[in-house]
Amino acid sequence: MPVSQARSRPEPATQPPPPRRDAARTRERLLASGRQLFAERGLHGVTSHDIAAAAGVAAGTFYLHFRDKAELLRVIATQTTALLRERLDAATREAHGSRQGVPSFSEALVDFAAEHRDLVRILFGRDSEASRVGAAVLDGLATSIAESRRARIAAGEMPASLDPDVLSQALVGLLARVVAWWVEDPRRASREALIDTLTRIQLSGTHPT
Amino acid sequence: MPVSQARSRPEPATQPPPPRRDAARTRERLLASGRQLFAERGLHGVTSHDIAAAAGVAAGTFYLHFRDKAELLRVIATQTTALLRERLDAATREAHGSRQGVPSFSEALVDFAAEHRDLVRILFGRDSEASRVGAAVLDGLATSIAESRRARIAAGEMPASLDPDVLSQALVGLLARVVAWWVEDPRRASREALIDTLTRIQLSGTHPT
Amino acid sequence: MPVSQARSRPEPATQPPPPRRDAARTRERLLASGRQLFAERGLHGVTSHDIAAAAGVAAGTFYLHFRDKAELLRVIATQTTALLRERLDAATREAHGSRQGVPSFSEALVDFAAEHRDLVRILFGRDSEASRVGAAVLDGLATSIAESRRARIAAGEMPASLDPDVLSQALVGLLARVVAWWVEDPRRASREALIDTLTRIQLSGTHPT
Amino acid sequence: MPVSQARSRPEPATQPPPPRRDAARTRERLLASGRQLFAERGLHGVTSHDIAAAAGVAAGTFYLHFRDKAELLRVIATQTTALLRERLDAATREAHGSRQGVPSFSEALVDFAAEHRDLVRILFGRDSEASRVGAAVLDGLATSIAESRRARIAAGEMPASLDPDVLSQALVGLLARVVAWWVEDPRRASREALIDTLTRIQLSGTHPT
DNA sequence: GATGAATGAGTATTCATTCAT
DNA sequence: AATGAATGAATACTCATTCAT
Repeated sequence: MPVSQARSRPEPATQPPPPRRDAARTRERLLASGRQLFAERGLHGVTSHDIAAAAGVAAGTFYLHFRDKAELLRVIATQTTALLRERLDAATREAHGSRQGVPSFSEALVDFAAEHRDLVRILFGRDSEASRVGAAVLDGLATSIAESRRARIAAGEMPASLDPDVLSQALVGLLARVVAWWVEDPRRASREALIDTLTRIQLSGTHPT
Repeated sequence: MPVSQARSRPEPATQPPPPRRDAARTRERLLASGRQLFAERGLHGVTSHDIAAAAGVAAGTFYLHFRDKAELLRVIATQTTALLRERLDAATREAHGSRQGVPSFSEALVDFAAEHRDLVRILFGRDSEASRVGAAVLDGLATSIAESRRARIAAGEMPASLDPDVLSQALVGLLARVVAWWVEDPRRASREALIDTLTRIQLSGTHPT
Repeated sequence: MPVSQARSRPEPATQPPPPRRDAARTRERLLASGRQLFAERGLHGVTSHDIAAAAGVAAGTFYLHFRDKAELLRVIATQTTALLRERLDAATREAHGSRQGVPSFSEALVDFAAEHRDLVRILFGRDSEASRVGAAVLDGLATSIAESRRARIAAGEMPASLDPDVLSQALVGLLARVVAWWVEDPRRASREALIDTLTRIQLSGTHPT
Repeated sequence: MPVSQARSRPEPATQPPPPRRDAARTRERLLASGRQLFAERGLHGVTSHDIAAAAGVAAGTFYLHFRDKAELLRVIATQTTALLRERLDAATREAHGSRQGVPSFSEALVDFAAEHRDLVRILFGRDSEASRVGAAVLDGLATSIAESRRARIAAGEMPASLDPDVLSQALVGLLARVVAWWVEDPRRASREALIDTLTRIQLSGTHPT
């Protein structure tokens, strides 16, 4: 009993003809295609036509949803950034300052990376334009690390032997690199080894012995 | 477009065709212009005409010395890489395995960065194409760090608590980031603070407490 | 109760297909937007989207009322042309051939310009496509001027010293230019000076001394 | 006895291979193609590819010689303008203020139009972009006419009955229109009739009876 | 070796127009 | 009638690379 058919009138309960004209859905498809292609080939390795084609729409449609290629990247990066910060903040908040903060942070970071490989490659990968935004995340992270460290030094909780700025850059570089390295091939290390190692390094670098 | 080069042709005993002083100088000027422009604007921000113009030669001359833009970058990166490895190896060798190795290494790295800011920006900066080569340096570095660490663990000189691969990536990311951050504006930290901090972090991360 | 403007055709009791108040209003809004935007930016400086947006309707609605952008222009130009001719004819008719014809004509022209600056800019301004229509008005004007002059020459009322075709083009060029120049900034000359000067020039050029 | 001679290779006395790589010649060909195509179809009716093709060069070559399409037009217009002014100035100068000035001026204008039909169509034709430059010529002309008239009125040589600004616009509009009309088809009037009519109109409009 | 004019494929972007809803 | 998302042809402009001189 063929169910097909249906033109002008009686629609089955299920909407079989996926509404082709759904702006939000199209935009989402473009974002998805952008995430994937940017992760694979970088901003310059991808044309707006590529993205449109991957999303299954015509070339012009791209510009109905984004001013230009850079804007698509900006949106992706901004969304990604927000998502990541949210995760990290939540992890840190839960541990509210206890020593548990570091393992939670590591765990949140690694889990984010595992779930959003493409986003990590875009953000922390090596594409100038893209990582200009990634850089902002890292800079933000570095700044907050540096500030918290300065506060602790002032409070006498920590020796002043390490320059807070240098240290924070170091941590941030370390995290980004490890995570970017890992997402290229998650078999390179187990989730646990990764979390454990990141945690130990941070503790050894940032806490007084 | 013939890509092949002389293949089975017997090469004369005499080494490469005696490079005209002029030709060598032109090539050198192109390399210098490339170093500067790539550092400033990245591979995609620079045209072959730009480089030729900066070197004071005609557009076509560029292709007399380099197959294409990518080759110029490759040559620059290779030279840079060799230079950096040489410095680092020398520093490590001098300290031959003593605990002095780490400070020497840090010092060599920082001094290299101070002398070759453009090269560091090209190698460790965030330009996809360019740092594909920079990545190779870092990968090489990471590999040798990982190997040496594995050897020490095997020899019982070090606990197996940290995954050698993760750790080596971490170190390499940390060094690259700190150095790249610093060359953007060397007033961000004094040479000494930089060396000291890098040294301490590496020691804390890599040595048993 | 519409006071339809009778022509010669007997209209059925029921007016044209009862134009929905809405449709007619939409069309009118599009015409108004078109007049304004074409006057400001020329045919090429305006998109069909611009016009629709200015009229407060969706892009597709434009094509419900006009076959394409050119048609909108054509309609505007035609209406404008008809309006202008009507005014000029009326002025000339009232003076029925008396010497008063010229001042009346000038006055009618200047007053039309004052009331319909946008239309004058579209018609006599310098936009290729648009003024192809304006050109038609002027050509028509020139033709009738040339004809009337030829008649007078034949009737011996005027010397044959001036080529009627050249003269009519001259008059038409003169009028269009002066009017277009004036509407750009009506403070450039008072209405009276304008009318007076135009009148004198026409008289001196077209009447025997 | 050919003196030529030359490089390493014996060149025939005549240079048969017309040097294909002559920048000046290419630029000239592009200008010529531009003049013709702009005159025929206006700025918007012509693509840079069209012009390049008409000049017998590749699309990219266009941009080797002109920044963009608008620049080509600007150059053409500027050259044309200069040429026209030169002719008109010369004609006026020769007659140095005598009543002969007007006929000389008319003659120069008509002869210029006869020789450079394309240029006249570009300058005085109805293409917005193009005639923005043409407009400048006319404005300049109008200004100088207005000034000279004002001087004469001040000197009591002429009645103040006609507004100098309106009058100058009128003259300029008249001349441009007549000339543009004529070049479309020079059979519309003989050179002499044209000159004669233009002269008489100007005299009647600008001189006291 | 060097020159620099020429090439032409590549790409981003616009916009008139259509059509399913 | 109206909507507005989608289309895709059109086009300006760039730039790596070639090659005759």
